[in-house]
Amino acid sequence: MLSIMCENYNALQNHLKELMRKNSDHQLFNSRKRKAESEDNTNNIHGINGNNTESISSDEDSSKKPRESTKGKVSRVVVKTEKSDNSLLLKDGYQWRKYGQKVTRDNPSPRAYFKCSFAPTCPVKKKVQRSAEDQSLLIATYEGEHNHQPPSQVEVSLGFNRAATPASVPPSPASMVSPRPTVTLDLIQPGLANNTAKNLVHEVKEKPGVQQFLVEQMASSLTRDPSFTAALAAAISGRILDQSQIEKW
DNA sequence: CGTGTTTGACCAGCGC
DNA sequence: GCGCTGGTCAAACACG
Repeated sequence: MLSIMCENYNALQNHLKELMRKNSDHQLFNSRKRKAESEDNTNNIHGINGNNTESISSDEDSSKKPRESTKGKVSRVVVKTEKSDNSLLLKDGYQWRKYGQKVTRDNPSPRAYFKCSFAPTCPVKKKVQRSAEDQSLLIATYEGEHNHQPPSQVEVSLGFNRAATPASVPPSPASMVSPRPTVTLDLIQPGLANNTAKNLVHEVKEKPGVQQFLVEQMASSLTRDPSFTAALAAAISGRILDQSQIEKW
């Protein structure tokens, strides 16, 4: 799994570099702030390969915008869906209540507004809109952080842990056929160079001790990321419903 | 009847 | 000040 993750990381980083280079010229024409914001959305869409994948990215630009910095952490999740699926519903492990829908200027697809309804005091909101470039891509923007456990984690803590931990389950051919989305991780992080990832792959293959250490390090860093835990919750909630696959595991 | 969704109206921020 | 735009509200509606 680590090897696959590192390979995917390399591919995504190269793709992102290429697209960022292309978009840097295009963004010179976007003088208006809202226009630039929409471009941020399209930038995050890129770098998605394969079917039924999600990409999670933390919105670092939000720290530069005073209005958004007061709202807390902002993150985006891109989900590839079936083209026949026209709904804006996104299963991410949390319970959402839709409170509005709007057609925005730069995208003919409507944008849906959701509030977290699992906890009455939870301030988290999310916006879901289809990509203007690829209608099969759903872009979810999360604002704020949950002040409660994800529903799926609550279920686990209550003893609903019959299924194995998704992170320890290798992708099976059956999961490729399943309509449930397969979650992949966008591991683009500053400071992690391209060749560093390659070295990691080599060391992991050669040294079991390094493998154990690396697994612990990655698990530690990933579980500290709320975006990752949200995606993991979505993966769990999606997989545990498919009892037939659980039996196969 | 309770809960969630839809959708037109309203409000605030921003650029000109 | 005006118009445009995104975000939110709330009444009407649908559904189990």
